Amino acid sequence: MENVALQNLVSSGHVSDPESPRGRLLLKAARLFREKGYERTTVRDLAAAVGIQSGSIFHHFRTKEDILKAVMQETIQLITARMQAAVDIERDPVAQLRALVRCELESVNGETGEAMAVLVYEWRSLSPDNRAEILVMRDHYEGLWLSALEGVKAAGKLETQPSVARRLLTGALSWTSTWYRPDGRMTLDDLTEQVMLMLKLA
Amino acid sequence: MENVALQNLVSSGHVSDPESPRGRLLLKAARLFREKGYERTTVRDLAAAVGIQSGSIFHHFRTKEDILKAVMQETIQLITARMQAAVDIERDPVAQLRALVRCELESVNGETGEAMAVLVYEWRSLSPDNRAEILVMRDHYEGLWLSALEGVKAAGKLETQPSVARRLLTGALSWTSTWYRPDGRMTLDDLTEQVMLMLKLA
DNA sequence: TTACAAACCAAGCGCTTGCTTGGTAGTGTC
DNA sequence: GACACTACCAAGCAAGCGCTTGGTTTGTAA
Repeated sequence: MENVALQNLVSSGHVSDPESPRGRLLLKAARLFREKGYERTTVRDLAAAVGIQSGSIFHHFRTKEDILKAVMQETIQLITARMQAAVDIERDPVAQLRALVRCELESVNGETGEAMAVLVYEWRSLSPDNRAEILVMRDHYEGLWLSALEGVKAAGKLETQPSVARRLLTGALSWTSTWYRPDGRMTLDDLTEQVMLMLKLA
Repeated sequence: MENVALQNLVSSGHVSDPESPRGRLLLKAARLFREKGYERTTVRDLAAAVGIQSGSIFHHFRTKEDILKAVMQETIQLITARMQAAVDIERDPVAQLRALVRCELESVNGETGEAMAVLVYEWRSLSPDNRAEILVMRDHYEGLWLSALEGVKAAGKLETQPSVARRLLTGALSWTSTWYRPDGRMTLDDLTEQVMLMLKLA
């Protein structure tokens, strides 16, 4: 199911094939940007990670910043598609919210985790123009969250303002990447449950 | 009251006088590191911000990284003292928790906000040794949170594990610096209230 | 076999970076 | 009035940075 979503995005050209040189470079870039930060990562690091010369990078991307932008764009495309699919399955607002929490935790801590962290924490390294472009894409994603939260509020199960609740959750969930270990005792389902318990919505 | 805490720390040598060249440099450094990130901030930027030559920086600090470290150390000292004072006033666990939330929100979004953001988001730029040093200082700070949360749990008003709750709150609260505007409609008390509402502890 | 584009190499340019060096002005102390 | 100390300047070095250039290999399809 996840692969189908990915394949659709690949064949529609929104996300590059992870087998292609470009796709492989983006995967390595996400990991390095996450580990060392965008600024501390040099094009020589990137080139070494995929086994080419530093100059050859610029056959695939115009500038180093374009690599960062591409990582962010493709990540947003992927997780928005995932999120949409997750929310479409459920009808009950609380169940929708749980699905979103679970899905975002998976995005943050799963395979796309490195890229997600880059998306969240490296936006300062983008030029204003590029930043604006990414923000537009994020709006759709955030829309999914807001309508779910408004549903929960309408059901009388949320006291916080939906927009504030979303922002508090954004921080709480994305921060998990700094402490949560997927290979530890706590599963992603456990973690999801803890979040819902915090909201007293379990 | 706040100034007394600051003065104590200054006279004990734990925090440098904001009037001194060193102190002024640290203030500007915190702002620049926050705005542009540590890596994107050059020693020439720092020097220009306090009106001296770039080389003169190294009369006050051995390396650029030492500046980052000092910003973090002094910030931790300051907010721990504040936090301790806030928690000492209250007896009821929920009231203690509210005080901590309020205090951390103030640290994140008030005068020390820039330095706090640096503390939270720029630790990757520290060498492993320096990182370890900062982590030790953070443990005491986190201890205050944990005992308060355990108190709330013992009172039957918290279902999440205290350690998990703290981490979720860390993310939620520190993330406010990216979206909350102290000069907007919502006051810090309002924001504190929204957080407590999210936890259904208002 | 030829044609051609995609993928890459080897070399290095121009610039910025953190940091060093040797020296100077101002201030307080005995 | 000699000494010491803090705070700074002016100049620049060595290393590393993003990126360019001209040319070579490799895969594909006519």
